[in-house]
Amino acid sequence: MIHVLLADDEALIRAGIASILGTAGDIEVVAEAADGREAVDLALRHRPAICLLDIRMPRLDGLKAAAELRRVLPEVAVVMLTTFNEDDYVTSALGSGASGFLLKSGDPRELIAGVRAVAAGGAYLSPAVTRRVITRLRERPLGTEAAARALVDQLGDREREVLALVGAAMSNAEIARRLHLVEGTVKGYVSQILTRLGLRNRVQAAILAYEAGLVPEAPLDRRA
Amino acid sequence: MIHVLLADDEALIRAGIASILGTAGDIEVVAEAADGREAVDLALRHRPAICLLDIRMPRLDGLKAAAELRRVLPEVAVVMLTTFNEDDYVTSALGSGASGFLLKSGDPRELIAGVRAVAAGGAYLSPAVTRRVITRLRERPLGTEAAARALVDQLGDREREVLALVGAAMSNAEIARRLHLVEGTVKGYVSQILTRLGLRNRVQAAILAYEAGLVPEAPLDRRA
DNA sequence: TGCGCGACCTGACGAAAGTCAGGTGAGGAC
DNA sequence: GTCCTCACCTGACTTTCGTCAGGTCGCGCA
Repeated sequence: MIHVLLADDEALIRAGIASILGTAGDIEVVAEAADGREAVDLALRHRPAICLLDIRMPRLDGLKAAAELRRVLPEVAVVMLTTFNEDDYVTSALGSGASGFLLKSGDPRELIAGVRAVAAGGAYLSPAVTRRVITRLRERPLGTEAAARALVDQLGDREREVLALVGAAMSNAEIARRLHLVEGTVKGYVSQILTRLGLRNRVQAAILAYEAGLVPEAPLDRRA
Repeated sequence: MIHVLLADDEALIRAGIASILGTAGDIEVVAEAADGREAVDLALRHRPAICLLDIRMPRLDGLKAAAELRRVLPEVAVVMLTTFNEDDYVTSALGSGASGFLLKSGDPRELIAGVRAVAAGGAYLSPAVTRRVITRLRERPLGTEAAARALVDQLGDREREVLALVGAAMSNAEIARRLHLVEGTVKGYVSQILTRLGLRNRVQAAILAYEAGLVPEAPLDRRA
């Protein structure tokens, strides 16, 4: 039996969802909460396998509640349940550690499929959400990072370190300061990186670092 | 009733999958193929709603068959069905126009959920696949592009054009040649772009262009 | 008509980046 | 030992960038 906690500020919606989940046979709603804070409290008490959280809720919204749950109960899987198919929500939700993202506009069977998939340790996105994700993946294939890493692995430790800072859009002087080197040294490394990887200038190097996931801090940060 | 075409080179696996799909009640396997070429031929004859394709098949593999199907029968949805959870396959499959990616190691109910989701016009990824996708999304959130575009929209046409080429890792001289300008002019634009967007150097500009999806050609191309 | 404004273009000059030719020291092969 | 290699570091020199101050043209508007 999959134990589920259900959080939504509207009692009617909670009832509807609970009823749908009840028809599955292997899913049981063990607690219902009307806001995020209550959801966290009840989760601590009941230890469900899955928490279904609405995003828009009073006191503590679903995203914050998800983050809190991940912190205090890492073994609980969180599934966001919302009306809106917004990019920002999807990303924030997954960033908060959610394992699923379901739309209320979806098919009831989707709800059950999602709960089961997540209970089995997987992750589930609503088809409509998945479709956007697929679009994104075509732009930036999964293999990209692996390919970039393969290139980066040809470098020595110091070179990789320099490359990461180049990717953070730092100047040679800044990199030198950070690494306690002289500017000339950094230039030498950059030059070596370029020839070793067959790149033409530091812009390519930066993009590569970026793709390899090497960049330590926000490269578009406008500060000094 | 959802009509499905099933393609796999092993008859036993086809039988197993057909049997699982049969238990759903609303799904019917209308044709079975032992290779990609046969799958395309049978799809043309039977016009199923969904084609379930194994990736490893003789004559025409699943990926190529998917691309072919998309070409000759755009209204048919393709779902890849495979043993391997490989980055390359996932990306190629989605690139070939597949609407789903299921693992044979998955739960049988997942198979049914996937077929239904795709038949409903959605897209479905196996939970294990979805999990990798989520990891990727955290690195590069869906909102990133929108934010980058918002910045880029502050620019004039010419500036945006220059920015795109900066993102392609071109030098000012190269950009000038491409745009039939003098190098000094390009420098002026770059400088203006930097101040207008509050960036510090062309590396940041390049990353921004990259994130905004502005980059017209592969920036890591090592040619001239 | 003349004025201001914005988008587009340019050149000179100082400041970075990139190249090249080294110079150290640690470790492995013989 | 000595020779070789490789990772690490450096400074002089050339090329490329980025800034700044300015020029042209077209357009709205008083």
